[in-house]
Amino acid sequence: MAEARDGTVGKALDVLDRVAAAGGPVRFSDLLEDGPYPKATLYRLLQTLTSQGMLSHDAELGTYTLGVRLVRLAHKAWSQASLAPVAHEWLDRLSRETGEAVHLAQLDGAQVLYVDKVNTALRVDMFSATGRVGPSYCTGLGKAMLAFLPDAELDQALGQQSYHRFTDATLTTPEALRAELAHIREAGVAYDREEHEPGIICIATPILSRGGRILGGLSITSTTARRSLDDLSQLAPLLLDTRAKIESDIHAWRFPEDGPRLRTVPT
Amino acid sequence: MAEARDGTVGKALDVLDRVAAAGGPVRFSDLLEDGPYPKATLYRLLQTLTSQGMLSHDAELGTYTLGVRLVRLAHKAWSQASLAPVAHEWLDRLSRETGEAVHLAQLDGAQVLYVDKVNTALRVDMFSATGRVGPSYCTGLGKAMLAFLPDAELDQALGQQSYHRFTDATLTTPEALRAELAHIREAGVAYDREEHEPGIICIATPILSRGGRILGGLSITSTTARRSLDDLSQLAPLLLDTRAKIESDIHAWRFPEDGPRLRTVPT
DNA sequence: AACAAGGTTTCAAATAATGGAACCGTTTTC
DNA sequence: GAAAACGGTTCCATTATTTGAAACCTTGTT
Repeated sequence: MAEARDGTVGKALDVLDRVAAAGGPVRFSDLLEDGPYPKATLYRLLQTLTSQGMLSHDAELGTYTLGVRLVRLAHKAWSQASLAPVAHEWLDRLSRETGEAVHLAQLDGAQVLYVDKVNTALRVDMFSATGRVGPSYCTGLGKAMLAFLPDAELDQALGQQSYHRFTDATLTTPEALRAELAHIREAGVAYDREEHEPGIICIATPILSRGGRILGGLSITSTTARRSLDDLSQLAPLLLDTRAKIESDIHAWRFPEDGPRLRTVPT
Repeated sequence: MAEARDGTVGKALDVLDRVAAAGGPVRFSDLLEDGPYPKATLYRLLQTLTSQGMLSHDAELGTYTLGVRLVRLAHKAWSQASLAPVAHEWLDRLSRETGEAVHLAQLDGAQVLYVDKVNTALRVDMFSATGRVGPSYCTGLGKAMLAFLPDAELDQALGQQSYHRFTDATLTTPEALRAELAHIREAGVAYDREEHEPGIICIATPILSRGGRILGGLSITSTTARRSLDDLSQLAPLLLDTRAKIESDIHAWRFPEDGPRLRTVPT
């Protein structure tokens, strides 16, 4: 767990992360043991966060959990993000055309953060997928995004991977990964060859801004039971076409007719 | 917009809310105008929030938007909440049994916060519903929850309603609302008689803890085109049954076999 | 009855936040 | 083309908040 560096606010957010990391209701003493904060400090941070609705405190059990204000904020974050809401319709379409699950992700530090998932066949279980994080060195989406990261950021990201060997196909060294990323940069698409989970394969591509900045990634996921890698590669044109559509929409959205920005009036 | 009272952390979170309230990318100067913070202070708050990933700053456009860290945190918040994940399967079932949309909500201050939505027929568009807030004085869920609030909290909540007349059926005074709440307390279920939106009706019930504390609310929504209010009231037993199932699961979940709490080990 | 554990409060010292003003790079105006 | 306005960033002495050791409750335990 990274130490906070941004004064009181950083510490408060760090505590928030620690509550999130606990995976369930935590007691004061749990946080006290695991964290670097003295009793009184932690106590006040928790009080502040609770009074702000970022945490909720169960007085009966004496436990803290993440608060509802986060859900409200995240809803706004998602619906106001430039990528996810704009891309949603296109994901839907791509999923219908291919009959496969389609994922949209963004880089969150060195990790992959899934921001949308569409799957025609199965029941959509969106919140459980949206917000989930995964490793970037061994997923199609992760590699696709890493491949287009500026050198400095790539170096940093590569240094933060665990390189855990999930399967026999997992790339477990920065060197192997760098070589793979070079291929991806040329090809424009990345593959997950069962590197994260046996039987799960995917084809992915990054989504870039006009300026070449990496905004996110788009992938089509399948299983070895349904498709081969070659099969998947046939979907590349569809994938890249969808990517182009999304990039074009994003640009239109970000520079709406070059007019002055509308300000919403509080009601 | 409420002023912050919790020191620096409160101010930072207030700024976060202001960015959320803007409804899209905001520039520094927009926030400066609308908010009570002096230039330098606002600048540092934004820097801190950005460096913490709670905001993201688009250097090209000079705008701020809500950051991805929020989405990550909210995912955790939702999946660790005591109500939503536990209730989800039951909502699913209730929706299948009735063929109608089923909502799960919690009170967030004086507002209704939707935390889950299930709809068999239409495509599930979950993130767009989850996290959304609505008024409590003119929705079935809102009234169901208000009706079981302790006096002190109810007084506060009633004072914070807008009492805007959305439709002819909207209750527009605290007095009318109090009378309605008394009925609801007796009946155990609340109805939305097109009070918020013409053509939209619903039947709702609160979800309570063992101790009588209000945890959330559950509703079945329909349209006047499909069902009458009498029709809806036929569904009360199913609704109350589902409520009982959820309450029972919650209790089991919150006191897992009375054993010591498991601590997750960071990997 | 004494003890321990888990929380809460106090208070002087240490630290971080504050915000007016100056600064700097662009863009607009005259 | 000079000057002023704008939008954002940095400085720094002052001020207010945060800090955390220790004392103190409250509740459950030996």
